[in-house]
Amino acid sequence: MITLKQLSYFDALARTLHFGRAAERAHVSQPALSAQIAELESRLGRRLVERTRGAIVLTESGQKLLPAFRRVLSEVRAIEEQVQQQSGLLTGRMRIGMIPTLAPYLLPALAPELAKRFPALDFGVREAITESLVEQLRSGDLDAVIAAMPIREPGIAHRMLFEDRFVMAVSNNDRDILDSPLNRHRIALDRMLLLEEGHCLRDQALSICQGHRDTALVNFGATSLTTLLQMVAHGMGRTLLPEIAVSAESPRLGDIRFVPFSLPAPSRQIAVFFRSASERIQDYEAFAEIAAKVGGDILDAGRENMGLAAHPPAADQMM
Amino acid sequence: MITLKQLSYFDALARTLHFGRAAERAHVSQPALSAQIAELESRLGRRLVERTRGAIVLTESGQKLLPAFRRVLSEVRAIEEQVQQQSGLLTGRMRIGMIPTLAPYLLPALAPELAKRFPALDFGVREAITESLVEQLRSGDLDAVIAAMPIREPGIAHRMLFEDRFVMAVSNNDRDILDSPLNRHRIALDRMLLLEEGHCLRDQALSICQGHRDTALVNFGATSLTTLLQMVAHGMGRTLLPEIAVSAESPRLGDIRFVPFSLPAPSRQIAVFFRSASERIQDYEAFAEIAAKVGGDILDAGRENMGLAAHPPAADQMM
DNA sequence: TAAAAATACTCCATAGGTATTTTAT
DNA sequence: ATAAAATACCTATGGAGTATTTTTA
Repeated sequence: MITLKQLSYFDALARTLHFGRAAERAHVSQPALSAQIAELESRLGRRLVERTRGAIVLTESGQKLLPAFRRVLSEVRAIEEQVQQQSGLLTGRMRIGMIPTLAPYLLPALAPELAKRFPALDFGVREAITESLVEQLRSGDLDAVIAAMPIREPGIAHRMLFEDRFVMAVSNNDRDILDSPLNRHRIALDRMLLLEEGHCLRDQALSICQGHRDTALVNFGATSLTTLLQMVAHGMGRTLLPEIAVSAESPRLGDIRFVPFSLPAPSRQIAVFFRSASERIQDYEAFAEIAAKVGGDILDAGRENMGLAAHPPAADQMM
Repeated sequence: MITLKQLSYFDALARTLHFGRAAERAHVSQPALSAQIAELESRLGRRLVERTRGAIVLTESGQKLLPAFRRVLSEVRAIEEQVQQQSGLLTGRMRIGMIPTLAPYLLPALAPELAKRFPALDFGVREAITESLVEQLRSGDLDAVIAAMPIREPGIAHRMLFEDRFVMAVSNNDRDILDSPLNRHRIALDRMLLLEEGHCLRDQALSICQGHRDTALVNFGATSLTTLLQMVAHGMGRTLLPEIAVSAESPRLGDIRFVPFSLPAPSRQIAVFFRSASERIQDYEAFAEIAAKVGGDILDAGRENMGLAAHPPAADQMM
């Protein structure tokens, strides 16, 4: 029997008309997608795509079958949604903490998704720096915290959500930065704009960059990434920006380029943290699943726009 | 993502309301089906069946989701059918030979299926004993032969189709035969009714049975299984009957019981044979796939009626 | 000659099997 | 007590990964 995986890979292929990009979209390697398409073709006994060097083209059969495939896929998705909505899980109150360099980018997509899939959940979000969040988590003022790994505290467990790579944000007038991907090593601290103290992102940036602290514009410690980028746009320096922020921030400003790193790029690992003694671990698992999906989708969408490299299926390197 | 396999297993479970019988229907073992159902429930985050000792019962969710599941499954089946119908494979003329102890039971289901799935195929069927079929296959008068394994001829290849077990057909007055499953060994040749010489089934029956040839009713060598069963019904003896014939023959006669063997039961291996040098091997593969499915379905349906043991996923013993 | 898909290969996760235990009536 | 489902355990296949080759505009 044909499989839903084959159908969804073919759907991706039909959208992109390109094996490599379809594989990206499906979060698998190109040979894996090729193999599944080949298997599907063999099961059906017909070619579905004409392989050409330039733009791939669907065969007549492929075009004819595509709507039926999509109908099946969307029905299955509808089933899964329907079920998760009526899910009795995740009821009651949940207080969520998030770091400021994440909240403005994740929350707009996460909140509606939570509301849709857990209508019985009464959730509130508080934004603060990691140190404060951890304290509130321990004291019980917060139930879950979304922040960057690692947080090493006894009694605090976590669930990994997604990897958020950094890109370099530079002014168009900044002649020192090349257009080709940056090497992750030997990034100069010179003219680097940083957030104010307490933000984990500031520390991450410092540990990635090399040079004397006083060459960085440390005194301009900004309070938000938006501010930081305004400064970059006005030629005051450069900054390291988490990829999840790119899509949301880029429309607001004109004179900035985002330069990616060659892989493996420096990144922060975003996770959800909770008290390991809690009785609601199940709930946090469900919550984490959705947060991971929402975050991944934002990153994917951002890369689609910016033409950056794809999200790796599973990478574990830290910074 | 949920899988079509999970949906089809659940469909089987909903039909039978019994894990063991659902597994039979799906041609897998009971633990395998249990695992897939459990996986489906876990993916959806809800129980779908209430496990009780007696008749299993679908949960509310299970009942609500079942129609959606079936809709997906039937759409997928429709896709596969649609594709196979327009398949360009299997055109032209194909002359098929079949042994007489198989043709009357397989052909009524096979012919319409072939016509449906390969409308461009012009096929004809000839019925004869194995020896004659092989000769015609070698000479080119036939393209494919469906018969019992083994046929050891240079230049003749085969594709296994299905295993056809034997059952013992006895008159209700026959006091020597128990109602419990027969042991496959030490079947007496006494009072055994046989086909006339040349039929491979006669030789298979003889090799299964033990005793002096002259104690068998060898002189009454019948020309068809139908005749043989009429003789059984009239108390003239017993006979070994291939399972594929049971469903078709049993309605015609009253006073007969079919007694199965304990597993592994004696059986004949039905295969399709063709010239290995042929350029149409691909066609024979496609043909074999359909013939195997049709044969398996007949056996399954027969067992459902008779309450016999299930078709094993893959067994290779001979006789 | 370069980009893109196919191939080669290795490895691990999954699904399936058999044998057995647990459970519920 | 007994039928039925779950569990344990093992094996094998398939699907995914990386590295490489082949193909074709």
